[in-house]
Amino acid sequence: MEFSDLELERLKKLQRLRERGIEPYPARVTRTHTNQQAIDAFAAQEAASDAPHQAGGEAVEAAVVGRLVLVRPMGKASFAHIEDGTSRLQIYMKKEEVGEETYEMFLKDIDLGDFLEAQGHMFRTKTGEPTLRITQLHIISKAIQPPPEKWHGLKDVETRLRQRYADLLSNPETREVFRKRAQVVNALRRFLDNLDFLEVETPVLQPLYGGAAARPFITHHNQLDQNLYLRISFELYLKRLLVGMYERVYEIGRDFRNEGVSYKHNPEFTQLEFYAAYWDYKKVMEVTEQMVAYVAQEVTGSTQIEYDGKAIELGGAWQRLTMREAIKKWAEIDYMDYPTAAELRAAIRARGGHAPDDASWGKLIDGLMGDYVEPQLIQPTFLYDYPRDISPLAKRKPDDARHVERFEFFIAGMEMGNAFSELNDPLDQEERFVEMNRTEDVEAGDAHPLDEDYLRAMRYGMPPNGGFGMGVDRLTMLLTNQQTIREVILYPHLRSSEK
RNA sequence: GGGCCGUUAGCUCAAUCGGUAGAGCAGAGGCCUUUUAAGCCUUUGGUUCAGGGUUCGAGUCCCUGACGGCUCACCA
Repeated sequence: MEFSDLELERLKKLQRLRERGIEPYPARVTRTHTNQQAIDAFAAQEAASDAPHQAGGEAVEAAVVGRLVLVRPMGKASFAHIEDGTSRLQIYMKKEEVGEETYEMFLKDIDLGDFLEAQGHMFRTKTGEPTLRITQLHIISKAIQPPPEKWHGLKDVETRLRQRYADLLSNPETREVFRKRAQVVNALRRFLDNLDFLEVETPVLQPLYGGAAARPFITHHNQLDQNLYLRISFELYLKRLLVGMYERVYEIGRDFRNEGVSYKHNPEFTQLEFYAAYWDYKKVMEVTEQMVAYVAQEVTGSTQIEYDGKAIELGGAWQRLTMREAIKKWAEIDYMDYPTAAELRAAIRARGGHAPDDASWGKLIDGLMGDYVEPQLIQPTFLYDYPRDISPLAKRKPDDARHVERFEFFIAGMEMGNAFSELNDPLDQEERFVEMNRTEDVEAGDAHPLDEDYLRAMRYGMPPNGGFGMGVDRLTMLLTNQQTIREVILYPHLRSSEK
């Protein structure tokens, strides 16, 4: 990489520092307080005594570190702000107090973006800002590349995503999003752990893929000379564990789907799945409501959030609609009046809707749901009782051959998760797999391999259970008010810019 | 993958009808001892994404490509 003029200027400064015997990248630093601790300690000291600490020698003494983010030199004295992982802190230095050499170094050889160590005593400026009046200043890391604009930050979306470090260092809002993301994951764990779930890890590299309808990424193990797939879901591995007598298991991890990228799709994304023996989908609905409300409360301090300008209440009982009711309401079609794909397709087209030639009955219904219903579901809503032919892992409704005990839930017009009373009848399951392989278009890559080991596991006996899957990225979008998934993924997928 | 839009200084953005490519911040030099995006004076910095074309003349119009944004499709 070549150096720009601005970088060459900084390299000259680096050279000057070294010529004066100053190491710009020392191995060790002195730090007695984080910036926030220095501010808090000073405030506590002020609160405890009546005497104002106007540069008094007895005020809090601190050695702090951080990146230089703003500078205001004023002749023989200067103000600056340094920022560490906790806060910004103003520092103040007088030439006569830090010494001529240090003061010259600060003015001539230190730049915005450099990391500094500063020592001194706290005081409050006449405008009231807690400030460290320093007597010592050291450079602890020289930045060669200048930081983005100090006021506007880094705006260019492509640069922000390709150089996430630059985004993070210049945009505190970005840092906040990913702090909250960590809190979301922590809160989910806490919630499930409190319900006696066991957290487990299952293979990312799978010899067969399944548990969802998506095309996989394919990779290869060299020594075994075996093709492997990056998992598209955890479902089949987690349910095997119920056969193994764990009653409640969950996993939070990465799924990989070789599909299109959009504001709510990234090729790799974080999924939560849990399975609980002896629960059914109604019980899972209740737990879902509680879990999402709990996470919202923990992360944002409220169950009421604002997303994309809309107020959304995540607490309490959510709206519940069957798929059939919802489609009747918004698409004005009762799909039970059209029991074949051909009839339903004609009805949709008569209404001016979109209905692909090769779509099955269930897929047409799913399409109606996506086109007419999903955008309407701003407040949290359970849609339940899905068509059987698009739900090969869900248990049939006892008195209804065309529907299964499945729900998806939607918030802010976005599908957030999917759950069912899991199918635990091994013979029914085998039929579904075979049927799916017969009806799905092999050419389109929709056909899924038949997982015989999973069927064998089921034959040992699987307890009735309720299962659940949710996109953690999407939940994070919701709780951080981000309108695209790439704003809640640190390194989202982008096309390579290599030439 | 389709459609539409975009890409100008390190960063944030201008540039009328096709007529000398600008500003702020950052940088450099100078002044300034309580500032708050400090201020004041001077000043450097451009293959206008790349490559073709039209034209006396292209940041601007046309074509191709790269990358990005939005959107549609895809995503049981």
